[in-house]
Amino acid sequence: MYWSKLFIPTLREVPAEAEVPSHQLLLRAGYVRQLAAGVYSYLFLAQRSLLKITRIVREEMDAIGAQEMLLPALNPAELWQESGRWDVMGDNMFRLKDRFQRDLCLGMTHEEVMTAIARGELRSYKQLPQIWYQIQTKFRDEARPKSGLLRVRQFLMKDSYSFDMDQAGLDTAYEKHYRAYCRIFDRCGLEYAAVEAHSGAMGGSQSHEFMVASEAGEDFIVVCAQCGYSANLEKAASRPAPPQAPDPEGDFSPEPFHTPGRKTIAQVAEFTVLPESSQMKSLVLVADGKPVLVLVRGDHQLSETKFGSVSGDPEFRPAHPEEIREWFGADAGSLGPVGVANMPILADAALQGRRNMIAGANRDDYHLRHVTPGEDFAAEFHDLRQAAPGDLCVNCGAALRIVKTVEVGHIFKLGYRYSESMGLRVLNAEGEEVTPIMGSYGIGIERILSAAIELYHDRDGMVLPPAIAPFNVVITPVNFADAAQREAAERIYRDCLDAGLDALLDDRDERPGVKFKDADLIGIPFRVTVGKKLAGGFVELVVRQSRQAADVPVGEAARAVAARLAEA
RNA sequence: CGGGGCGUAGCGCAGCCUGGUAGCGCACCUGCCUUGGGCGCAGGGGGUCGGGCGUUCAAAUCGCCCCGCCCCGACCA
Repeated sequence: MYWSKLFIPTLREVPAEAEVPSHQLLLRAGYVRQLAAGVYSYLFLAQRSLLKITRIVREEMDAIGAQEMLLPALNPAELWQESGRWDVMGDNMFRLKDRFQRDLCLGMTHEEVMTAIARGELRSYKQLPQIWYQIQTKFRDEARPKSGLLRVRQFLMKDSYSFDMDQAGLDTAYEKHYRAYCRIFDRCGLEYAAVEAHSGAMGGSQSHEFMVASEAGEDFIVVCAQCGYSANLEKAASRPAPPQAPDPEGDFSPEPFHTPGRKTIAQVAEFTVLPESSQMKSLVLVADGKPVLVLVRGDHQLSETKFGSVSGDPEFRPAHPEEIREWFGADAGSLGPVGVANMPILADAALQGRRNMIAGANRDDYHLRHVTPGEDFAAEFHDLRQAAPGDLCVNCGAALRIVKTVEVGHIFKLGYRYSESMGLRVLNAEGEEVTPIMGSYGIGIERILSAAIELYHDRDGMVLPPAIAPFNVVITPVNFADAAQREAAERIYRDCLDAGLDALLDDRDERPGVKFKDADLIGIPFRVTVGKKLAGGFVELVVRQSRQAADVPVGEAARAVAARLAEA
């Protein structure tokens, strides 16, 4: 295509509203324009890139036998009421009424619609397994859209759903998706980590998230460089650093001491001249309507996800100050486990075996020293703490890293959540009605593009992986008015097309600097510069990523690009 | 939803405090010039100053209300 005919509105300056690199570059390079908070128009370049991404996704989904469909974005309320999610989704769901005042919503995901299709049509075990997918616009009324295309209210998602007769079948479908996702993200040129994830309130036994490292991300993952262990921070297991000071030896009894005005762990640590790790942190939570006292080491953080799983109520809440006063007779700054009989005590595993620690006395402005778990109070021990920098891998003992990431894909085993509630049944070989088991698998299409930009950019612009760049190569005649340059450029352009390359010819009547800057900005992996070396029969092949340039004969240019592309 | 910030030409901003002809840079159009990294010269077009109400002889500027966008937090199958 000829650049002069295209709409590629590049910006010299960064629009004020853009903060993260991918957002700035998508705007500056003329890929997208914002229409409303979290709603973007995808212009020519973005659309080309997204089409390349969806093509890769389709090929890999088709390769595991998945069948593409296209389901409605507009859904009737009844469907979501059946699964119970009409209420669960709350304000995150876009809702509307039709002219007859019927309730409708815009789909956030398509478990309901897929299950409705399945229950209407699937009758026999002979029809299973099935994997159905679609690439469809999803709508979520995010409380706070942000970071360009990373958190938006309308976006493209590839979502697939598997239906199997039994757990083994689901395991197979899950495994297929896992491998397909790896191929998809590999082909898109992303560096990513597949991490164990929390399967969420929607049930399900196993879940992996596919995460790309980025400062613009919102999720933290824990990775072990040595053995490859990786998990979402909220569920990651780890070995904490040992306490900063050894526990006092000896068989002491708890002993109160006055701590006027010392309410926080840090204040008590300063007051006692003992490290925070010598204290027990007491948290009062209400799960399933009942109070629980939770203990973690003073310098540790509770993992809300882990507590949610252990307590069986992911919707738990912190106790109100009045409740704490009623139950403990003291305020939050002076709580501890000794003498607590009116609620269960859950303690983090890091407290197991500790002796003679500091804890609140359940009396305002008093703490206890010499508190020993198991002797001075009874507690149930669980892994409740959130992994932290400095922790060691539970598998191999190497140091763990915590990395900020963007989630680009998520697979999980749904179980019977939807097939059960929505009445999907088929007959098995024995003629009995059974409920198929389901899996659900998503990929954020725009997030692949955004994550790639976050990962690969420099001061001058995007450096897109060739597979998802809107063009493979841009041909830049330094002076298009020069007949020799024009002819050579057009010849190379045609050679590229003949070689099956997506080529862009910058035929604009612009200064060379402008053309170079724009080519760098929009991130095309290769550039062929037609300029002064043409007199000797040469043009320059420049690699966007490395900026390395090589002189090639005019007649070889297209082939050279194709060869480099094949290596990439 | 809580806290903060911002809305003036397509983009980046000044002007507002202290009311009095709406400005600058880039971009855009015309001509000349130039052609290996956002070139130069000359001329030109483009504005409901986010919206409404009010105060005033007079409002981009002061007051009240509303809307939009961004950032932090809460939230996030």
